[in-house]
Order: sequence, then C-alpha cells, then structure tokens
Amino acid sequence: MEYNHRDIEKRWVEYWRTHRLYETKEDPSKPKYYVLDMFPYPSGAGLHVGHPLGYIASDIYARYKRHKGYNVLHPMGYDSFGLPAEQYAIQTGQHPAITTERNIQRYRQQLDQLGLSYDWSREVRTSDPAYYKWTQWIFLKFFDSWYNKDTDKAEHIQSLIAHFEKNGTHGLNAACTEPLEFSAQDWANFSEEKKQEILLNYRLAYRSESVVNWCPALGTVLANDEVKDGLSERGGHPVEQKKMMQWSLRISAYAQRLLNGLDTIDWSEALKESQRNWIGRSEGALIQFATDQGPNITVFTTRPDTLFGSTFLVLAPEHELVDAITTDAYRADVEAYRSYVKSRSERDRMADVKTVTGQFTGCYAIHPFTGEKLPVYIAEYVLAGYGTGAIMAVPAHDGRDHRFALKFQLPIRQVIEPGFDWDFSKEAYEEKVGTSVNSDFISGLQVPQAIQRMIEELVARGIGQRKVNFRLRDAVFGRQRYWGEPIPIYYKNGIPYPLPVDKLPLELPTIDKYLPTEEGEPPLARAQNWHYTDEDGNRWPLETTTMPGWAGSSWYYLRYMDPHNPNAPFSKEAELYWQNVDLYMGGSEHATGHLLYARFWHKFLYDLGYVSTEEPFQKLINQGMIQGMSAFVYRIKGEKRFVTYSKKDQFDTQALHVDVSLVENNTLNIDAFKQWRSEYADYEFITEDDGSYKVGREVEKMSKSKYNVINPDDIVEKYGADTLRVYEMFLGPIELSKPWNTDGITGVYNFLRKYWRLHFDPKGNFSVTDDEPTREELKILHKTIKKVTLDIENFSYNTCVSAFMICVNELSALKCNKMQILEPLAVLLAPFAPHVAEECYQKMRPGESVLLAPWPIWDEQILVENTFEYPVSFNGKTRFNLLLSKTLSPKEIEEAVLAEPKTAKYLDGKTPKKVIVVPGRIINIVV
RNA sequence: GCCCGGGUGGUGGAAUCGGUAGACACGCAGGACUUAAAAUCCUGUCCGCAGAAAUGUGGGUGCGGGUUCAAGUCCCGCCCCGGGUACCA
Repeated sequence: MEYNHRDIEKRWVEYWRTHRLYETKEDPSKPKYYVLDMFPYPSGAGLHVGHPLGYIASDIYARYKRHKGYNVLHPMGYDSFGLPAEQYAIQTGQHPAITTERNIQRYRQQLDQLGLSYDWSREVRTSDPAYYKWTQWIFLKFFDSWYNKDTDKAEHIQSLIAHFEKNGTHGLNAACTEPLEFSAQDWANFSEEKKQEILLNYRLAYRSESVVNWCPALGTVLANDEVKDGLSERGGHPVEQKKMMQWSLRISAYAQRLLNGLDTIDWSEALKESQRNWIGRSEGALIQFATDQGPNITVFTTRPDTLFGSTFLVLAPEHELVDAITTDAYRADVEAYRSYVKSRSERDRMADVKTVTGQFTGCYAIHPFTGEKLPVYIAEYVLAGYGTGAIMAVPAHDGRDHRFALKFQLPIRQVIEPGFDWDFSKEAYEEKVGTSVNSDFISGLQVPQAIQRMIEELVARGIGQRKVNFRLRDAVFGRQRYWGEPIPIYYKNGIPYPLPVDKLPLELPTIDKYLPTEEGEPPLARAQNWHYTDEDGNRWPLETTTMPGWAGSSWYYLRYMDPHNPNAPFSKEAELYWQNVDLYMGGSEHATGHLLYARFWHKFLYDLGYVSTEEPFQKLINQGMIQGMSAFVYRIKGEKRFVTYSKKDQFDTQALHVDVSLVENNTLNIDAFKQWRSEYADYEFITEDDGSYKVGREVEKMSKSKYNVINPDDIVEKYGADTLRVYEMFLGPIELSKPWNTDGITGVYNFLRKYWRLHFDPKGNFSVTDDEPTREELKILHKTIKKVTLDIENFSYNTCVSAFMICVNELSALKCNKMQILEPLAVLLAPFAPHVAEECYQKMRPGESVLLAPWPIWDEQILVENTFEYPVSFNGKTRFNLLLSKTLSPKEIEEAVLAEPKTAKYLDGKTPKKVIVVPGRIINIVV
C-alpha cells in the first residue's frame, strides 16, 4: 500500500465535520484570535488557483494559533451582490439570486475540498435580506448623524437640531456640503421642507450632485472599467460625463482620523503609504482673486509663496463660475471645449499629460498684490473635485502649468532661486527648497518661511486664509443598478425621509427586466408598488438607486461575531469578546477601496458606541496574485493557416488565445484544438522542423476570457488537497505575484509520500517504534521546530516547506521511525497538510485529533554548536573555509587564520593591511 | 501621468541584522533496479576559460554610478514588468 490521498482526505474531512472541530464559541477562559479572509465575489467561473493562496495562508495561521492555545474565529462568507450577476441577468433574464446561489454552491464545494478550517456555521452573504437588513440599518444611522468637528466625532442629528434651535449656525463647527449661515430665529421660521434640506447639508448620508459616466444609448451609468476609450465596452456607444443627484457618505469628515489611525495598525508601510496618498492631506491657502467680469475666483494652493510667479488662472471646465466669467466673444469656444471635456473620463484627463488642452474665457483676474491682469483659462488638467476646482498657475514652479504656458505662450516668471543653474524656459523647478525672489515682501525668505509670511499677509488683507485640504472625496453611495441593497429612503414632496426601522429589511422587488426604464430611471423604478405607505395610509415613492458593492463588505467582519442575531447587527457581548480582526488576509487591489471604507464605517460605529475599538483590522497581509500563463496561436491574416511560434515573424499574423489545457510543454495538441474550435478544423498548420506546433506564452491576469484559468479541482483530484496546499505555499512568499505553473508539484507530492513512508513499511504496515531517539535525530527535530515556528510567525511559509523537506530527507536517510520524533513532527506539519498529518498522528495516538495537540517547543540546548566553519576571504573574495571553536576570541581567531598554511598562499608574500573578524560569521583579510 | 510593489541559474525561489550568492524544489544529463516502462534510489547541474580528474581561475543578483574591509541587501540616476487610480469586487 502506498500514500493514498483520496482515502486519507475523505476520511478526515468527515471526521472533523462530525466532531465539529472547526466551530467556535465565545470562551472567556482562552485568549481570542480572529483570522479573516477577504470574502470572495462568487463569480460564474468558479474558484481558480489564485483564490486559495490567501485562504491557505490564513488557514495555516489559524491552525497554528489553535495549537498555541488560542480561541480562533475563522469564518467565511460571500460578497454576493455585484455587477457580473446583473450582467448575466440582463442577458438571460435569469434572476441574479438564482445564479448567485448556484455560484455559491460551487464555491463552497471547491472550498471544502481544500481542507480549510472555516466555521461554516457563521457564514454570511451580503445579498441575504437577513444580512442586508443591518447594512440598511447602518445606512440609516449615517443618515441620522452629523459630524461635530469640536467633539471630533459623529453625533445624532438631534443634537444638531438642538443647536440650530438655540443658536442657528452660530458657533457650529460641522462637516457639511456648503457652509450655511442663519439664526435661531431663521430656523424657527423655516418650513419643514427647508429644514430637511438644511439637515441634508450636514447628514453623513446625504444627496449631492456628482459626476458619472453616462451612456445615453444604454440609458445607464457605467463603471470606469466598463468604458474603453470613451466608448461603452458593451456595444461601443459613446459615453459622456454627466452630473447626477446621488447619495454620498461623508467620509471626508473622517479624513484626519483615517490618517492618524494608520500609525496604530500593523500593515505594510507600502499599504499605509497608499492610504496616506489616497487621503492626500495637504496644507496650503485659499486665495481670492477679483476679476474684470464681476465674480471673485477662489483658488487653493499649497504654494502661496509663489503667488508673485502666477501668470494666469485655470478653472476646471465644470467650475460653477465658468458661465458667469466667460465673455460673449469666447462663449462659443468655451462651450465647444466643455463638450470635448465631457467626452473625457477623469482618468484620461489625469493620465494624458502630453496633450495639453485648454480654452481662454476672455476674463482677466486681478493679481491681489501687483494689480496685474491675469488671463483666466479653463483646462481639463484642473479637476472640479479637488481643492476649489480653480488654481493660480505658476509655470516656473509647476510642471503642468509650465507645459500649459508653453502651449499657450504665457509668461514664465521665476520666483524661487534654487541656488544652482536652472533653465526655466525648459522645465519647471518644483522643489520646495530655495529662496524667494521677485516677490516683494517675501523676497529673500526660504520657502517654508515665505509660505507662512504670505498666508499671514493674505489673512491680514482679508483675501485669503490657511487651509488644510484633503484629496479624499466623499464616497458616492448610489448605483443605478438592480443587484444591490435597496436604500431605505422614501420621498415626501421630493425630500428624503428614512424608512422606519421596523420596516427593514427593505427587500429587493421583483421586476420584469434588469434594465433601466425607457426614461433612464434605474431598474428598481420598474417595480410595481415601489412605495412606502405611512401610518396615515399615504403612499410615498421609494428610492430607486441601490447601494454600491462595498456597502456590504464594509462591516461583514462584525457580523461574523454574531451572525444569526435577529435583533441587532451583533451583540455587545460578542463584540466585546472578539473586538476586531487580528489577522486580515487579502489582495493588494483593495488597498484604497474596501480597506478605507471599512475603516471609515468602523470609526463611525465606534463614535456611536457600537464597537469598542477604533480600527477594524490590526494586522493585514496582502497575498500576491497568481497570474495565468496564456497561450497563443498565430493565424496568418487573411489565410486559413496557423504558424508556429518561432516562424511567426515571417508572416503578418494575429495572435489568438488558446485554451491552456490543450497545451503541454508549449506544444499544441492540434487535434484537440480543432475539436475545441470547429471553425479551424480545415486550417493548415505550419510547424517547427520537428513537426510540432509551438504556442507563444504571456503572463496575464487569470481570466475566463483569456482561456488561462487553472482550476484547483483537477489538482486536488490528482494529487490531493494537502499537496495543493503545500505546493501553493512552496511557490514563493505569499505577498509576491507570480504566474501559475504546476511544473514543481511532483516535488511536493513526493515529499508528502516520503513523509508518509516514515510511518509505514513498504507493505503499508504502520511501523513507528517507541525507541529512544539519537542526539542526531533530536537535533533534526528541534532545528525544524525552531525554523518552522519562527517562519510561521513571519508568514514565511515557503521556507517552512523547505525546512520540512530537509527534515524528512534527513530522517529518511537515518531511517528514523521513532514516535518521539514523528509525533511532534506531525503537529508541525498539521497546519500545512492537515489530512496526512492527522492520518499519521492518529496512528500514533488513536482517537486524539492532531488539531487539538499543543504546539511543540524547541530546546535550544540541543541546537548549540561549539564550532563554526569560518569562510575566509581576501579582499572580499572567499577562498577557503576554516573550522574553529566558537569560544575563541577575535584575537585568537586572527592568530589561527594567519597561522593557517593556505593563508600564506593567498597573501602571496604581502602583509595583510587589516584582518576583520566577525565572530560566528566571517573572516576578511585586506591585502 | 500619479501612487504602490517587483526584477537573483533553464524554471519557482533561498540568503530573517551589510558578512560564504544560488538553500529547497522543478527541469535536464548520467547511472542503479527492470525483459521494458512507470515508480524509486544514487551522482552531477550559475556561466566562461584551463584540466582526464582533483582542482585552479575569471565573471555574475535588470542597467549605469557611489558608499564600505565587505553590497542581492544601503544611496543616486535609468530601464522593464505587475497592481491601483474613486461605479469591477
């Protein structure tokens, strides 16, 4: 009998399930540890080999922590609202809930095969009304809250109303959309509608105009990645930028706290840096410019010290003052330019710096100090959403302004002296280092002092103020889609009101088609009876947009703590026990989206007293992406012939993706290919000289459409879950991206067989003995315990696997079959290959699960070495090794090495200048 | 464009603190066992050059510079690849 993974894995999966070893209860006698994976979107393509990378890595840690005596929460669920299911529904008419359910079942089946230690009794699904009831509940909390900048936290809207009743806006310091001013008397006299409108200006969930990709032909809003080169990906229709009334969440109120919190959590510096950049705090000033067309223009600048170098102003084309300042002579040109900009996405506008475009408005601003007339332009490189949507251009000290000035032949005026030669006609000098020149009262000051002095002067003259600006924008929260959480709001005379809590969940209605209405209303507008009937029997229309994909994923980690609670999102007790996630594993593509939104929701819930921690995820690890290795065949254009890779350049060819399952060692199975694509059955193949057809290869994202998806099922079937688990960890560091390649999998499979054979004789009989281990065997074991323990703590799983291989190789060479060695080894291996470890462990300790065994501890005494083989190098080049006692002092080592006959040879008669001795490391002789 | 990663043999990768570059695997080559194959086991394998071999010798961690007794590791300037860029999740 040989190692039989099918038999072993089936048996122990069943055992763990019936013994409920993965289920977790709150247990105050043990320390808690919460290990979480970013839950997947259950796509129709099923799980691919990239998904398990993070799941296995976190599973190993969860299992390790259980061995270490922690009460581990390790749940899993599904982010089951999303666009692909809706797309599929549009095409087939199939309700997204049905396809989603089917996909989830497939995911579950695939996850179950991998031996992951999830507590499935805690599963959550974002599209389940029992879950999204609480997503809606949290939304209503946002709606009922405002942000008090004095207490620096969210408060109930009642305290704002109380403030208005007492003082109006006087003394109010609140996050808002527009600054407002009114008295307590005014407030008392406002109509109900007016009051509600004012409150909306302060609520954390509010409505405002924001810009979207509008596709008139499809009658819907598109995501940026549904737009390619200004056309919709579906159908290729033109897409324009359009302003639309939308729900937003006031995340900007939390910008500073989101920034500060980063210092308290254990995430990679790279990830934190991404979030810092995304939040984008910058200190500067607002400066007002008078114009010859009436209205003042307020600009935001981080470089008020360069005000004297400003030679023109630029407004975002969408800026609200554009109409007011444009002179009649330029109105037509300005309109034409604005319609051009409408066709450009924000990303195009930022990415494309080579094409400089803009339009003069005919308006001139007045320089506040020199009185000089500065032309006012509109240009796409100024974005409406950042700062005030208007800038003072300083071409000498800003690259974008410089390019613009060259294109429109505007003056470039140096106001900072870098202290070395600089050709301002060629390039802007952007560094914040140097001395102010040509700048009146700040001339001679260094940049930081010049900035301060300028702001003081602006404030003194009443034409400017100090301002901290954040790049972080409020998060648009409405989607023109069907497959998302309905927003629990109804409208009375156009004013939004919250649905009473006892009406939650507001469930998705059934509709005939998953498309927008003919009038361009979102799909929910198709629903019959999409109304709220109040206590008096009045019917009010309900909100028709739904929540974005990130709504449900912003708090799911809290629901796992108490997943079936019908009365609250989670109980106070469960929250106090589990607190927050200790280890969060997921892809780096979520660096600024999900991870910022979830932190924001968490802080909001903290302000309201629902959670007891300020940050949701203490430690976070990004697993790398497993990429696909796409294969290509080359069709000769206009002919019925394919040409092999090495000869493709002799023809004009077109590369076509070919399914990677039809390729082995870069050789295409031509018959299988013809069967796969019958339209190519009569094609001719120009092959290599040996008659084979070689495909081209390219590393790409794993995707169904690229025919490069590798599914874990076949590997589990052929080699078993343990092999897949160990292999994926062996591939390299978890945070590194790499293409999937099964070439090395036999090495891992052989290792597990070799491990198994330590316990069984060639006939398959269990053959472990109680003999006392030798010192050498103990040394191998303890070396491995140390290495594996430390490497798990560092999440360096690939080197753990190497350590296991070395250990098993060495034990095999010694023919070691001793229980005192193999029992601790089984515990060490259990997090990585739980099935085979359980098989071997239970042979040694019948009826006891390896999952519950305590983690072995290494004995440093056994590992002590008293000699070290020093590499001896000459001028940094290693020449030979020298075995010396570890007890020698550096001086004795130096003497020993100089006495060594080989040393004389490399000295070649010269005297050493210097001998560097690092005890226990290296000897370097400088000649 | 901007922000964040990454680049080491034929391949995946190791080198945890600036201290022997290439651990552990895959692949390849040779050998043992076998009628044969598979499986297994053994040996070799960064690249040149010299040598029958032992060995000697030079080069080498994307490219170009620098710091240091010593650089894959630190610093400066480039090149290439991947991810994100606010309605994919």
